[in-house]
Amino acid sequence: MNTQKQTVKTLQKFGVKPSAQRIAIMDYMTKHYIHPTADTVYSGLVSKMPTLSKTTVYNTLSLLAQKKAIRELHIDEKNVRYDGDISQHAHFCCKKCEKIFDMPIMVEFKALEANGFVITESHQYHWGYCPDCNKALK
Amino acid sequence: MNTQKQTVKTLQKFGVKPSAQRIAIMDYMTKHYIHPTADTVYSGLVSKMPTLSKTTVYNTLSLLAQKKAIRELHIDEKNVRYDGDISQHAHFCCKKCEKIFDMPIMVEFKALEANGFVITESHQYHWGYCPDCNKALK
DNA sequence: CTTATCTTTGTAATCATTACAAATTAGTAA
DNA sequence: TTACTAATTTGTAATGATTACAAAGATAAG
Repeated sequence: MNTQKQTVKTLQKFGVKPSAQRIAIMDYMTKHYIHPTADTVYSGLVSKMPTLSKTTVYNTLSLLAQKKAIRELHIDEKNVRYDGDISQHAHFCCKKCEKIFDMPIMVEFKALEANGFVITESHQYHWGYCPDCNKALK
Repeated sequence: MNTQKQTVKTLQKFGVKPSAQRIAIMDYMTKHYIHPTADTVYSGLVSKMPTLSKTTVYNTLSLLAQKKAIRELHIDEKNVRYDGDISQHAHFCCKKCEKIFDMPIMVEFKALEANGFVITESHQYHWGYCPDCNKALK
């Protein structure tokens, strides 16, 4: 459904000049809502694109996040993770299995511009135990 | 006002056995609400406690966070930061000057225990431009 | 005092991420 | 096409925060 052409359009919409690598990476991100690390993205693409460099993956994910085509998550203390789903939602990280789950936003964000702060991005992170791990703990 | 004895009591309240190093570090955290990194804490203490090891600072901050005597912040992508103020509040990181500010939480978090998730900790992070940097940008 | 346990220390690794310069690709104009 | 310029990609080598680990030191109980 997400043809290459649509991905090109998406990139352009966010002000990112398309290239084979950028298309592949953006495409991966919109098809894998798994909050992958740069390394995971690289592993998922390198077989189809053998010349792909890890540096390019790092740079491109960073660029896409800066252009707000994807989101950069800091819920995992070990690695930066990226989310191709840019709709408003919170994240949950299980302290046992370390899986990351999407969560509804419970708190509405309101810019505090009155105080002179300009908020361009807000994240809500939760930690705890996911249903499976919680069950296993009992 | 925060005597050594009070710090000992605080540590005990959170289930942390007091020691000279732990008291010094906890004391520092309750007196410096500056969201310091482990390195900053080390630098702030080593002159008064010359044998202090950086490893101890890392381990102790981690322990204190695990026991919920302090909070571990992941709003700064480069370093883990710690907050001695454990009252409910959000954080803001200026993308220009990289200073970290406290922010009010706008709504209470509610655990999603109904779905089987057990939330033990929630953080709300904002990024953008602080009043000073915002003014300077214009 | 002795033994067992807990804590601290210092050094050496780890490893995700970044810096950098060379190589490649794309874009443009003649 | 060709030549020139700019943007992108690549691979390797650093960076630097954090952790692993084992030895040394402190503490508590008997």
